[in-house]
Amino acid sequence: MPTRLKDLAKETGYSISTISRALLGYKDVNPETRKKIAEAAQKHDYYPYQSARQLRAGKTYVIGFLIPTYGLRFSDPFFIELLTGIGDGAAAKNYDVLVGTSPEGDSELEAYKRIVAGGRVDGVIISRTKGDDKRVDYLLRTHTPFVLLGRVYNKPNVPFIDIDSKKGIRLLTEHLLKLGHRKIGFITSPESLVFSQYRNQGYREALKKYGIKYNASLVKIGDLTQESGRKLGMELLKQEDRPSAIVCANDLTAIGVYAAAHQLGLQIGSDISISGYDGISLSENAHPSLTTIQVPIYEIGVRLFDMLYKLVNNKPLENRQILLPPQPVYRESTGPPG
Amino acid sequence: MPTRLKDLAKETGYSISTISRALLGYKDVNPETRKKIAEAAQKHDYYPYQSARQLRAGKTYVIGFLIPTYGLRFSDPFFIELLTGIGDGAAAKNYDVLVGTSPEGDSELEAYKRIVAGGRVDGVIISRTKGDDKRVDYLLRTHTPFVLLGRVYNKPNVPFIDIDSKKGIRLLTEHLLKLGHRKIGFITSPESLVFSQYRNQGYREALKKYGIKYNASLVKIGDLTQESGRKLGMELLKQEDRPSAIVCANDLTAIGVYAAAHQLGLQIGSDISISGYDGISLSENAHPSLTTIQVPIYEIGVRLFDMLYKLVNNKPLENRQILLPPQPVYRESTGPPG
DNA sequence: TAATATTACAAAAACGTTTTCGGCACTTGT
DNA sequence: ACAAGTGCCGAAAACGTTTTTGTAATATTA
Repeated sequence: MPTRLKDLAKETGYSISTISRALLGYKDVNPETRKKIAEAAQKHDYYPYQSARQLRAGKTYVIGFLIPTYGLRFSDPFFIELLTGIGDGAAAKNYDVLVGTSPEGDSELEAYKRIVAGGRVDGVIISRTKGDDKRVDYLLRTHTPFVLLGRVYNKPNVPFIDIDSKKGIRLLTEHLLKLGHRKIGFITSPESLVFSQYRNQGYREALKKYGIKYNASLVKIGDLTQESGRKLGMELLKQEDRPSAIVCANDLTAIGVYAAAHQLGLQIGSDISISGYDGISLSENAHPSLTTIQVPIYEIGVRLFDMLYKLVNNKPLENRQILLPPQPVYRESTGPPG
Repeated sequence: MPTRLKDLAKETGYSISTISRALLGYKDVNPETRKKIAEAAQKHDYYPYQSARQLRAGKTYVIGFLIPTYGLRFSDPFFIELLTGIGDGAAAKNYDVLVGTSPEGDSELEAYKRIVAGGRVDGVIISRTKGDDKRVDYLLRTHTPFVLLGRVYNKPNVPFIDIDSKKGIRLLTEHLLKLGHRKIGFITSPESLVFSQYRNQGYREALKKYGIKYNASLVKIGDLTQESGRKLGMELLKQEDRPSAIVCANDLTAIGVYAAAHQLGLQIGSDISISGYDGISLSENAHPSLTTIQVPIYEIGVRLFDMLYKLVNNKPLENRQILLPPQPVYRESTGPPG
């Protein structure tokens, strides 16, 4: 039903190849002819049929992005902001974004295989990187272009964007220490994630700097969801001799801890100080507003696509590895111990 | 580099067509042959090349979903939950989801045209429907399968899922009226959106039932973002003789009003009652927890895909139009006027 | 004027898959 | 023993685009 080159050929009297070359801007076509063809294409709302274009070119003009999900009610706004950035970057270059959702685990690699080996995408963007990430191994092995949001171990040359989250968590923890906190809880993320390692280090470094011994009972491993923040926050706050501050691995976890604090009747910012990480727009409008690391999520999305675009099209990529400095934002959720 | 039928043919000694038919389960292939071929395919990690498959079949096995965005910091968790549902539904049927982001406006239709006329997708899911939605006109005209989240006017037969939001807002407003509120503000959404009309009606009906005159100065039109909720909430609450309750068009707006209330030192649930709409997970963990309409977003996403799947594959669709009853959840953010 | 260059178009091949068709080699039935 | 049927496989066409190559007709040059 939609217009194809064949139809335009019939309409204008030119051959299919001339139509195609006219529309693609080849030089050896009469300006008048080009004009007529352009008008016909306009009139009939012609858009090239992608499957054919892809088959011929060996390219899809599509990039893949798999959102890691935890359970059904998954809804980290982080990924919508990121996706918006990626999508806008892609749209500017006439690329599309194929989005998959996959629970982290064994099936995750399978999802990548399906879209990569099936030739559905020209490259992929990977987030929530693991230390020895199977996905990265696979993509390297199959020579598939990719960029990471986050780093991996022992792969010195892979392109990535990351925030220096060791420093980020260190700054937040030091901020709390400076305020006078000495018992600081930490709700971190699964050890398999690379950024967990960095964030854990940041936490330890800050404590060490202030001569405070690491206390395992103050550290909980969550899964970055609000629910996990609430649950683990509750565990920390119910301990006798509870911490006066809690550092969280992301904003969503922090909001979960808010709920726990409220439930226990604790005043956030005085009875209990809480910090997040990511700077989703929620952090700004939460009450009290959340101290966090402001990550330029949308911009990172745009830049991730731009890097991938260059890789896919063999353009030179000046900065293969980008480590952004953390931008702490100190707000109402952190204050001196009450 | 990836394995193709040609490679398997070379490896096994069979022809390309036999390989293909063996893998697709055609009956006229020797069981032993089939086994050998299956093993070779397994061994080489064969996945059919989509572009070729699509070209031959005239189908893409991809559906499109365009996320409407407002500005850069767009991050309504609603759409991630919805997308997760759609994505999981699609994955179960081996479909992929092409996601675009588009600011609402003229370019929005263009984005749809590009993916539809370009044959990038077999069908699309549309949200944030407008009364006379240009996108719907276009899809009808081009005979493209689609399903709506929301309704449109004067198109009696289009498939949709919607919540009865007239009733939803009416229930919430009546709840507030029953609690004793008489001055109830309303932050609604742009008039062009169909659900705005229904929600406005629900608000008016409830007032009428209680004999209260509609007061235009209590009604503001927002854009469903947190920021807009904060700004308009502030306007409403700064009026002399301010409302004692505010009904919001969605949860995000309500959270924005939270921020305004806090800024003015008002106690939510007593000084000012606030209700939302959608039931994103945030509403549960907000403090105080938010009275809202619990929309089963994830499940709706799954069902939307299932409907579209049937349309795309010409399977019978028993329920073309699904209007779900609203599920109010009364929580701490609403209480008697203080 | 004849040889050569330029312009403007068409023909055809290719991408990898699916599916229809035809046919060979057997087996079965009379 | 011959016709008809069955099992198994390969050949070939088709999907719509892009791109290389070919080739007339015209323009330019010696």
